[in-house]
Amino acid sequence: MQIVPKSFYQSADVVSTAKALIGKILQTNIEGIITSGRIVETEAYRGADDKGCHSFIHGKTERTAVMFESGGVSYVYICYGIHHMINVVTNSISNADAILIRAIEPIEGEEIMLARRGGKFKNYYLSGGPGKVCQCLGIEKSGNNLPFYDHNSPISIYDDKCFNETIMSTPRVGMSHRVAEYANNHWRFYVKGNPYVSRPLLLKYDY
DNA sequence: CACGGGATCGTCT
DNA sequence: GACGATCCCGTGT
Repeated sequence: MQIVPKSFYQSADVVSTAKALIGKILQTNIEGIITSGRIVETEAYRGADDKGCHSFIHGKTERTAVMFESGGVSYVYICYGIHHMINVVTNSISNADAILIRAIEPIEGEEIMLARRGGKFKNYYLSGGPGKVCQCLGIEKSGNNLPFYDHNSPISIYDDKCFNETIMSTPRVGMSHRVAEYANNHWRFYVKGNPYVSRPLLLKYDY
């Protein structure tokens, strides 16, 4: 498997990159424990003008600073005080775009994922949802600001040239109550019919 | 399956 | 001091 090069993350079109990220393989090496999964759901967040994007809402703060870095590194933050969320930072330096990884389909170490999740979950109950993804892969706050394009990084992304499935798009999750003209944009992507895709909104569109 | 509430705390105003 | 780019469990149909 080939690692995805840094150049992939430099695109100025975060929406296209979010779609292109579908089907790639996210792997973590947490103190020697390897787990991986196919990325089956993503969401694009655009720093320039997107009222749902942290870097647009808050500007450059201690937390969001990593979003302003050159594309190809991770942005991990905590939501609701409990859940970790991992994003792929894209675009060139100071253009603060990011892609939220919302669901993976386990490839390596499913037993480890089950143990980390603390239950016998199947399908999207195991890894469909951004908090679940981080739990499965053992990603915590220390996973912030790490490169995806380096074999030796604890978090890396690989290409799978055999991947060839239908990609669907919908509005993003958790935006509806926000005052945002971008709330209705189809900036969420997922693999059609994949059982690991998170449940919200899916049934409305995937038929 | 739909809906609602509670958990829980880092981050920003 | 308020609020989440969530998850899980309980209740009702």
